[in-house]
Amino acid sequence: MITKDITEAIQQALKDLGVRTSEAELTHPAELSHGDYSTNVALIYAKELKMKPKELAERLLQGLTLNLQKGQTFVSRVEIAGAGFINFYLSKEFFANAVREVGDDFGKNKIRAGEKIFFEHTQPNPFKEFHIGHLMNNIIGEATSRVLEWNGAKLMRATYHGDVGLHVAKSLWGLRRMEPKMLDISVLGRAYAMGNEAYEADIAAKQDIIALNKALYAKSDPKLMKLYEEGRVVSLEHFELLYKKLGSSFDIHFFESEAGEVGSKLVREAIGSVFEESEGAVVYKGEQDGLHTRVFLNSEGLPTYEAKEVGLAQLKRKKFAYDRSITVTANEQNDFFKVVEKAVEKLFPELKGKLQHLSHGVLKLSTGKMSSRTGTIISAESLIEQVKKLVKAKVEEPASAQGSGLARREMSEKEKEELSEIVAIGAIKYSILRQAIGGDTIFDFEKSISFEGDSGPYLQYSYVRAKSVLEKAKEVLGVADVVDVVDVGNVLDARHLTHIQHVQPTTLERLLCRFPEVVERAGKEMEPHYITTYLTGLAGTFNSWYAHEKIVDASDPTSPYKVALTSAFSIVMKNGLWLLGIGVPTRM
RNA sequence: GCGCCCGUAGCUCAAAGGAUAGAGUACUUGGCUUCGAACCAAGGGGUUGCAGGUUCGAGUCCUGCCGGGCGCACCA
Repeated sequence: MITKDITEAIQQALKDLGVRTSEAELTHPAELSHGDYSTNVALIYAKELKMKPKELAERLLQGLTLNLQKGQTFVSRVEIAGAGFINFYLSKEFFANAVREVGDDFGKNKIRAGEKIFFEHTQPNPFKEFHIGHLMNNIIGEATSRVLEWNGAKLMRATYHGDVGLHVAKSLWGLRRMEPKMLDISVLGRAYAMGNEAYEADIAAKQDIIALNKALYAKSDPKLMKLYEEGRVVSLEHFELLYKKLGSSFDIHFFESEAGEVGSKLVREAIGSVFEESEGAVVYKGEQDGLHTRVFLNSEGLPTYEAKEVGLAQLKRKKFAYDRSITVTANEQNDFFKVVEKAVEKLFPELKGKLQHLSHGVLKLSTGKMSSRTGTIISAESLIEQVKKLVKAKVEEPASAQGSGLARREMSEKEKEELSEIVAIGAIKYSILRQAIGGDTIFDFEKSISFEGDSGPYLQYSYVRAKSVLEKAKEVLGVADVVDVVDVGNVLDARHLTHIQHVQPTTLERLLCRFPEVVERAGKEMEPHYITTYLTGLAGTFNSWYAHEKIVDASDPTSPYKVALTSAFSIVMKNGLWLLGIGVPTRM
């Protein structure tokens, strides 16, 4: 490992100068012109050795150069810069070897090998709309879980559906009023809106709905249960279609109905130990942990979301002996989860330290907060459709309006349709995954969905372009399979060594090598946006390089190497986009 | 009121205590007879909310203030 070699060389050099604790930090400088690796040890240890940082750096440099030569590493140059940083530049040979390593599994690591994770995300409620908040959760959840898997973890993916509760009673109340001939997702949405409105405005209706809710939990009314089952199935089928469209799948589906039953029992049994009765309800006093009190069973004796979460914890631990259980939700539930996790840990002490709440920001419209009350709620499906329409218009632009209409003009209507969906979903996913998950995403229909620059389509386009170049290379260079035949090492061996020495490694190679580290960091911090940021920088580098280099050229002896670089780029881009859950088109 | 989170370019966001705080967008220009122009190149744009402190070094850590978001008993 190159980092190990360099770090050890630094540590040895420090030791030789009499430094006792030789911790050596080796990082990539933010600025690529400052080299491939950098260490700040001269700044850190200057005080201890009573030297100026630059003076220490000079002394270290001498030792370092010797140590590195001994180890036959691929460092071409070591320099002192700035306040006393020591910068390392890797050689052409190093990159040539590294690029050869790029394959389908490039980016995977074993940091979390053996770790079993229960990973829950996407908690939509049957009878209600799958709105853009659920969409955001699903996109973040899917990307994060893929990243964790590439870090070696074994995952059990779960979704959790709120199939009982007041919201369902509201919908059923609405359905009884509407008496629709046929149930579909839009009817359910309207029924909920009707019930919700009545609940707020009409006291008699409110009481009806509360009674319905109770009957629902008790399963006491066969006719009601029939309507309920029908609506539940319609909702769940709709969710499945969306999951398929979004490319996310689950190993297990949990339901609040089952979690509620299990949770009620557990909470009731623990009254007096973990929970206590208060004002007719059963609560957990969070004040003992510096938190606040929450209701687990309401005064009707029904389980609240809290008790359901207790039941869910039980269902999960029975299902899978996990090392860690991660639940992804929006950050408005942060304090809720703090209290519930404490209560769950008291009930099941062996879960202590294993429960983790991963929270993200909310999806906001530029016009204001999404709200079902003001009617500004937007379903995931309608958002996808709206963006898809914009993409389709772009796809159907006449060739003359664009520099490259040819590939797309030849597309059938079906291909255009499929392409529009891949690009639209990619654009939406990108706009959410481009930033740290904790922050809110501002969604502006007019501006936010841009297909240029910092966007999903930019990455997809770069990939398609690279693939197109590779196709050309097959024809012109007479290569059957570019990836197999173009052997970077052989190409380099065939050239004069003096020539190699004059060729500087390009930014493209330097960035390509960093992909595995990026995946590792994204996994450690559970932040997929590191991958997004990296891919965007990489695509920019590739596009710029592309604009300045003729890649496929039979008369150019370095052409195969450039083709190999292009191939490596396309693989990294494909792998990175897969981790984000963004599809790659073949043409666009 | 209490708790948690957040204030970075006009806008949307990056930045592992490090070097000249970076991208995209918008604006102004230039570039398709060429491997795909959903692209590339160039330019201006900043007291990182304010005030102290810690550190060789602070957008990042600590304290106080200002501004915003979320949560705080029978919704999920």
